[in-house]
This record gives sequence, C-alpha cells and structure tokens, in this order.
Amino acid sequence: MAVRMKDIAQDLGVSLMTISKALRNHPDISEGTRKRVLKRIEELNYRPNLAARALVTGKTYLMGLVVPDLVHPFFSQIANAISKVLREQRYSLVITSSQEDPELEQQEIDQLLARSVDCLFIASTQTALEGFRRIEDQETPYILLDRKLPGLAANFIGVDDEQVGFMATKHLIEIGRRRIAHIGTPRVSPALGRLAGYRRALRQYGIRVPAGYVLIRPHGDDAGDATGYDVMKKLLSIRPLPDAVFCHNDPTALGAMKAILDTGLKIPEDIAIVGCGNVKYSDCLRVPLTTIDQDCEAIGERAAKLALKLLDSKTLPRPKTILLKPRLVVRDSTRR
Amino acid sequence: MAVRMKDIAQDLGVSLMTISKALRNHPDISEGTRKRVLKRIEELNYRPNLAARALVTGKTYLMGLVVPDLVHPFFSQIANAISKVLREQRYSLVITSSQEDPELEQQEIDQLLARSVDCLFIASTQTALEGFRRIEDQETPYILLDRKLPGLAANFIGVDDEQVGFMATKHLIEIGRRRIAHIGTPRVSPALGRLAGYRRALRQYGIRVPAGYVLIRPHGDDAGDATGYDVMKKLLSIRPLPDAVFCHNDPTALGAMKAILDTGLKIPEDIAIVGCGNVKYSDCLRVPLTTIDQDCEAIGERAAKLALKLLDSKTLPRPKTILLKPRLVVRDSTRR
DNA sequence: TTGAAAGCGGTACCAA
DNA sequence: TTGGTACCGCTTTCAA
Repeated sequence: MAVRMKDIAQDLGVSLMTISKALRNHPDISEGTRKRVLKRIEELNYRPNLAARALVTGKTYLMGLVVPDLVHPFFSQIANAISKVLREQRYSLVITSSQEDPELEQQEIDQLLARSVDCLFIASTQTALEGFRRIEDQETPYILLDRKLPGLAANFIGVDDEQVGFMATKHLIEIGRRRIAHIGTPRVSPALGRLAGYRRALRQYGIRVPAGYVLIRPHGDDAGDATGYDVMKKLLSIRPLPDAVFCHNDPTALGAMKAILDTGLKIPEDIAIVGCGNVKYSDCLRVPLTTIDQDCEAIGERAAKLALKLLDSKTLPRPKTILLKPRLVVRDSTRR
Repeated sequence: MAVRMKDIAQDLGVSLMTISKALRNHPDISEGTRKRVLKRIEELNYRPNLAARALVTGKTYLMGLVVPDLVHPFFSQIANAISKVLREQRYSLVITSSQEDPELEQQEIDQLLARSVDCLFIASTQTALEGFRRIEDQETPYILLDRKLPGLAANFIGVDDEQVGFMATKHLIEIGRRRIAHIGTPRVSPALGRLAGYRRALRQYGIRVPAGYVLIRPHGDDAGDATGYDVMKKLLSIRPLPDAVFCHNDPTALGAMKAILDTGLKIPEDIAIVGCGNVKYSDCLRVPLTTIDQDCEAIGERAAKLALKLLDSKTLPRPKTILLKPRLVVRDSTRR
C-alpha cells in the first residue's frame, strides 16, 4: 500500500540512506542523485511515515490543544489561529474539548502525552496542579491559554483580567449607571480577575451595591447562555433592580439579555449589559453587545509562536507570561 | 524522561514481554503477575508510546478532520460531536481548517495521510477527484461530511439538500411571499442542491422570479457574513425589491439581515429571511432567524460511529450514504 | 506462563 | 558522496 523509502531505493537501485538524505536536503548528496530521487518521490507520491520518524527523532510534529468548549467561538478562534501558524511549519494540531470537566481534561492531557506531542496548549478547567507536574515530568513544554492557575509557574498567554473587569465596570459607571450587578462563574482565573476588577471600579467611584448583586453562575462556559439566562432571572427578582450587568463572558451576557428581554424590559434603557470576549457575530445580536475584546486571534498566534520558540531552544527557558491589552467595544447594549 | 516498558521490566525483574502482555490483557499471563505489573504501571504513571505501537500495528488511533472553517459553529459542532464519540474508544482527532482553499485542503489531507491516520473526515471544498484517489491508494477509509462530490463514490453523511431548499422556499411561499430571492455560493454541493430545491418549489407553485433574484456570493463559508452583506446590498438595488430571501447558510443570512436592517427596511415585514444550519445562538440575533436545522450533532455522531465500524470490518465495505432529515425552525425572521 | 528474536519505517553515526 | 549498522519503543511469532 503506502510507498516506503525501501521501495524507492530498490526502484532506483540506490541505498535507502541515499533516499533518506536526499529527502532531508542533507548536504552530502550529489545534485544529480538528489534530483533523480526527488523526481521519483514526486512521481510515486511518497510521504515519509511520520510515526517512524518520530520514534527515532523524538519529534512528532504534533501539538495538542485542550479547550473547555470547542463550540465557544472564543476557543475555536484561538484554535484556528494556532493552526494557521503551526501549519506553516508542518505541525499538526490535535484539538480536544474537556467540556469544562477537570477529570476529562486530565484524561485528554494524558492521551496527548502518550502521543508524545511536542507541545501542549491548555485552556485549563483544572484547579489542582498535580496534572501539570505530570506534564513537566515528561519535559513536554506547555502553554496555558486564557486561564492561569495560582501557584503554577507556567507559560501563559491571555489578558489582564482585573483590567478587563475594571474597564467594563468603569464604562457602565461612565454612562451613568450606579446599580451595577455582576454575573461570574466559579474557580477559573479570568472570572475571578474580572470580579476583582469590578470591585475595584466600584470602590474607586465610591459606589456600593447590595450583596445580592454579585451572582456566580454554576460551572464553566459549556452552557454559558443557558445558565446566564437562569441566573439573570434570579437577578431580576431582586429589588431595587440593577440598571446594569457586567457578565464575565459573552455567552453568559447573551443568556442574560434574553432573560431581560423576555421579561419585557429594555436594553439598554432599563438595564445595560457588558460582556467579555467580543465573540464573532456579537454585533448581530438582538441588541448588539458591548464587550471587552480579548483579541483571541492574537492569543492563538502568540501562543503558537511561543511554542515554536520553546522547541527551538534546547533548554527549557523559564516560563513567560504574555498579557494582551483588552479593548472596550461599545455597541447598543450600553448606548443611551 | 518518559518511562518505557523496558524500565518497568527491569524494575520488576521480569521480561519486557511480560509487561507488554499484562498491559494488553493478554490471556497467557498469571493473575498475580498481571496485578503486580499493573500496579507498578499505575505508580510510575506509565503510558505506552503510541508512535511506537502504531509503527508495528499500523493503527495510530488517530483520525483526521478537515473542515472549511473551524470557527463556523456548524463545523465546530460537528467536530465536537465526532470528538465525543471517538474519545470513548481512545481515538484522538487532528482537526484542521482548509479556509475554503482546495489547495490547502489537499496539503492538509496529505499531511494527515503521512501521519497514517486511521480514518479521515472531510467537509471538502474540492471539486477535483484526484486528491481522493490518493486517499484511496493508501487504503485509508474516509467519510465526506455535508458536501459530496459528483462522481465520487464515497461514504457521505449530510442532509438532502434539495429537500432543504424546497422546504425553505415552500415556507416562504406559504407565508404569502412571491418575490423570493436566493443567495447561494458556487461549487459546493449543498449550495447547488439547495438552489435546485428553491427552483423546484417556485416551479411547483407556479411562481416566476426575475433572473437577477438568484445571486451567487463569492467563495465559501469562511466569510459568509461579510460576503452575504455585500451581495444583499446588490440585491437591494433591484426593482421590484424581493419580499423574501432564502440564503444557502446561516452566516450568509446573518450578513444579509444586517444589510437589510442597515437600509432601514424591516424583517420580516419588508423582507423575510430563511437561513440554513440552525447554528448555535441563531435565536439570539437581532431578528431571530428562521432556518433549516441539519442536526450537525447527529452528522458528527453518525460519522464517528461509521468510522469505527469501517475500521472494524477487515474489507472496506462499499460506500454508505446517510441522509439526515432536515427540519424547519420558524423564528421571527419569517413571522408575520 | 514466560521470554528471545525479528522487525515496523525511519534516522544517526561512522566506515568505505 | 555513498552505504552499513544499530536502534527508537513497541508487538508479533515462536520457542522454552
């Protein structure tokens, strides 16, 4: 079935080594032979078996990406951006989704390690560090995306989430809102950072809100819109009603908006909304959504480039943190 | 660094073979030895090197998925569904995007073949058959998703697109529209099928529309919303203005809706819109979008199951076509 | 029930 | 410039 180096060697009456060297542009092969070999390779549509090559070189030209939810455009955009950069260097990317389940995530990581990927990208839903130790044991470089873990010195690419929360809340204050609520989610660092930023903005402007104004929706992103909807419903039963809600991400904001509109209230007249992520299509929504752009394209691109750099240097350099600048995108959901 | 079978064998003072067999539950190993081996494997967190295993068994436990646009929820939902099924059988999935570029697609396929994936899933942007012959040469099973190629006898999973087009157009007729336009895209089978269905519905109801009512937006899905917008703008300059537009997919419909609203016209009062795909979040849009659901979850799931079945049977069974039932989802964009 | 040898398809290293 | 040999980590086959 598949053509092997041996076949070509026999076919051409040279040794297997000649083929191997010609293929990789080894310097010590004559121009004539190389041409002849390459021509035959082309004709027979030969492709070296990467598994065999990996076995001896230790490089698989395979990287792994683990995201909490592949359908969330934030992550699929990151995946896409990473892919684009890696493709140019002939790397392939195994993409898996953990469905926001730490245990599943760990399984996937183990599976990828068994495959000896050259590098791992992880938007982790984990809180324990143990799994990462295992990655380090294998000396596989890895890069955390979007979410970081306290106490873990690892490569990280994301935004300054405290800044994100501050920016969003400040914007709401500046358009005159005072009863600003927040919908967050537990555990993951971006949500925690954004909550902290929200708090700082309120404090800085001397605004106090009822304790019930901070709600934490269950779990992670996987069903952000559905749980965002439910939590917003709860928020709508509180008096005084908030006049603004800052949501920790766009899908949650989407669900919240739906809940508000369902009740017959108006956005932004009655309640203004800010999301996070500037997910694709968020300007096509029922009410176009004001959001904090995290430039996910850039996150993916920078991550991929960092990965390639890590593989270049023989010794593992010490972990690098890249923080991208968040950017406020104002749309109708906060427009007067 | 990584623990190998040899290490465990030495550690336990048995032969490498004992480990290998214990690991795979080979019958001829004593219960005691097996237990002892498995325990140590657990402790050392040993994972067999899949590349090495692949080299000898010829099975990589790796499959490949090529889609035109990973950020398009239609495809990321399919990817997710495939992943879920495969994960249970310990397969990994390499996911790549062709960006609607046939040449890039071919490169990606070649790369995946070099990796000797066990099976390929392709939502192809190709029109030539040559690339598929190459897959067949390697005897790698493959499954076409969503888009099929005329003249290629291959496994296919998707919907009956002619039916989709018919259904959508019939719905517009039934709500009283007569000046029904269509925005399609060239080359790919779903778009062609839907156009045919559109034509049949008009014919069946004795409706004639100006030739200019059928517009083909450039290229594929990658920027459906942007090109949908542009093409709709053109459509809006035609007189008499259409009172309905059937778009070949949701992103295109999104762009078209934006163009209509920008002009100050109302949806559905002035122009009703139907899309295709029932992409996630399409009920949260400016005007919730009537669409034809293709059940992409099911496409992915069926595809993955078929793949596993193909790998089970020793001889390549003859190509199978699975057509899922399309389903009309009525929302505000066609509501009176 | 256990183990030794051969080999999967390549590459590294060294000899001719 | 070319080619032989060992070996990457594992499985298959067969002998002990």
